Amino acid sequence: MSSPANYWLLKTEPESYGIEHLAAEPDQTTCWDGVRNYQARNYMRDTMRVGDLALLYHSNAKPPAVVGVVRVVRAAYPDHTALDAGSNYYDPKATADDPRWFMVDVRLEQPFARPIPLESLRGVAALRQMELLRKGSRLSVQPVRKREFDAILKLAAAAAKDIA
DNA sequence: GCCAACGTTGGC
DNA sequence: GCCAACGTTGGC
Repeated sequence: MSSPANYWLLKTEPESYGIEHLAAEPDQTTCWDGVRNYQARNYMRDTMRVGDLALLYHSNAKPPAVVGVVRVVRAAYPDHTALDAGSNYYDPKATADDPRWFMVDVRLEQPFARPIPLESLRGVAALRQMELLRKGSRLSVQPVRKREFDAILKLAAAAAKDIA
């Protein structure tokens, strides 16, 4: 059996690209382009593996919330938007030989029936150390502990039950 | 819109 | 290598 998967959290602004966009993609799969922070890039490039699961988080949303789970379906490869002068993510220092920025492909695994607002994550014992809840946390690609991932799935399942 | 926190840049 | 200035993130 292969070693256990890693868990992550991916941030996105729903106005530019949210879970609704991902759900509408062919095979509900997209390349996670536009990451322009070195620490986030390193996580994607060096540690993220095919099969890993990630919480999908909507920042700058009302309310900010975890909205679902995605699965990594392709390991890191060069982010071509860095080479595209017409792209918002263009980086003049990136070249084909030295791509500088990387992306992975993710597929929608599980949209939550009800988003789990940031507010309702605070105070959950299992999430006390969670990076997302740290003051000033800005990383758009964050590692998540298994117990944190599980705790949030549990909250999502409970919220879904409330609707049913 | 405010502003705290953070990352990057560039002069020295 | 230091650090001030600046730009960005993102909750509120």
